[in-house]
Amino acid sequence: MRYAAGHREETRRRVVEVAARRFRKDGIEAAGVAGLMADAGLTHGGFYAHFSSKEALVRDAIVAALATSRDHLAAEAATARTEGRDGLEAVVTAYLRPGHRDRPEIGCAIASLAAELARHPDETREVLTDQIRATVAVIRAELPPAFAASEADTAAGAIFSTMVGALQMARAVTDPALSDSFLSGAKAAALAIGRQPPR
Amino acid sequence: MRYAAGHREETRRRVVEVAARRFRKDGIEAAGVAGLMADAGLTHGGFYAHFSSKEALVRDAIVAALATSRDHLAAEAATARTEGRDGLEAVVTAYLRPGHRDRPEIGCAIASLAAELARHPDETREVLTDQIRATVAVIRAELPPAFAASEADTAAGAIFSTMVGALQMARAVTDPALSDSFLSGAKAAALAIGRQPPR
DNA sequence: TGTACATCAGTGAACGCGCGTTCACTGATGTAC
DNA sequence: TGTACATCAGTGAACGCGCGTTCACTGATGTAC
Repeated sequence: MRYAAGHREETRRRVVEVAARRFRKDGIEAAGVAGLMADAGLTHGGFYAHFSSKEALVRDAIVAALATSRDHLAAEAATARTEGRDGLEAVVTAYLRPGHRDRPEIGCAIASLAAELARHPDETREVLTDQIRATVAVIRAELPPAFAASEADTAAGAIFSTMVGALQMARAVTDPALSDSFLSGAKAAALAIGRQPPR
Repeated sequence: MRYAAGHREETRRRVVEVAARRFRKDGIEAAGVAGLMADAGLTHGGFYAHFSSKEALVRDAIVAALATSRDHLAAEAATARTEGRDGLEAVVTAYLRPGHRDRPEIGCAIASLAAELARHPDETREVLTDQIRATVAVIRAELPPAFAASEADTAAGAIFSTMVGALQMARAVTDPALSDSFLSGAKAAALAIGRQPPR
């Protein structure tokens, strides 16, 4: 069958989309190529016409997943600012909301996959490094001007660390009250870090 | 061959020890039963004489790994206190030191495995929940008395979240300077959180 | 206008391999007679 | 003291299964003549 122009690109895009969800939901190792292709409505044989390896798909999926959730975060901040609310508080609240904890498949890929990706090849970790920098930059943009440039990077990194760690803890734990307390505790801590530079 | 009394228990202990290392180093899914047994100097067939399933070993390995690293943290704090130094600072410094980042196989299993364990059965997550509570309690014990009881739990949880997130980020990233800045940024932030309760 | 052929996204069988788990067996030692 | 047997930690072949990857093939459409 011959296909409409852009069909191939659309298929590839769909596979990346499926992978970005499944990797976050089940982990990269647990999401097999055949299953991903089936989810995209295809058979597994065609995979290598689109990607040179599963690892190449992993890199594309990281970029796709993180671009989306970072844009979401930036949009939350922008909306808050136009409404006269604090941009940082909007980011932190959005990241640490129970809905994010409960839906990893559409959430932050760094929280779901950082530990697993730390064991992947350098080429993949470099892609992840860029994404982490870009995500930290979104937080940094919401810090008050009292922060000097270098302080702002470090503080934004610490805020992001706090949010990532808390989200994982909130997901790992079986006690709902404990889970909630990780989210609310991290929210207060993240805002305190962002309020002003250390004396 | 007949074996000395306690031989069986010693073998089991060795397998748990090997698993605690390999799970932290390679991830649980990537560490197979046959490989673990080979590392322990055995063949894979005997595994089920010691454990009812790989998942049962996972639970034992979580407990073993976290008991060790928690004791290490508590000992650092105790030493610091007897020397007139701040216990919290000792804990945070020990956790966020580059040596911990660089040797996940003997480090905190929560940082290495929390995201993966969040996808495991409830029985395993309950074991992990207990371990997380116990680890947070070590941090909480080093907070100043200005913290009320409930505040102390939440603050200790936030400090732990910050450290876990930062350690993972420091491990994931390929740029050494960025990696170091996650560690030092989280250290400053964790100490700030622990300095006094929010107003 | 009609036929032959090129294109190419997608198909599905097959590759070697490692997974978790089961099970009949081994063989050195301790115990019973 | 010597022989027969029970014990049991550990062995290794085998189970069905899914993994990532390769490859000869399909078949609907567009193009060339």
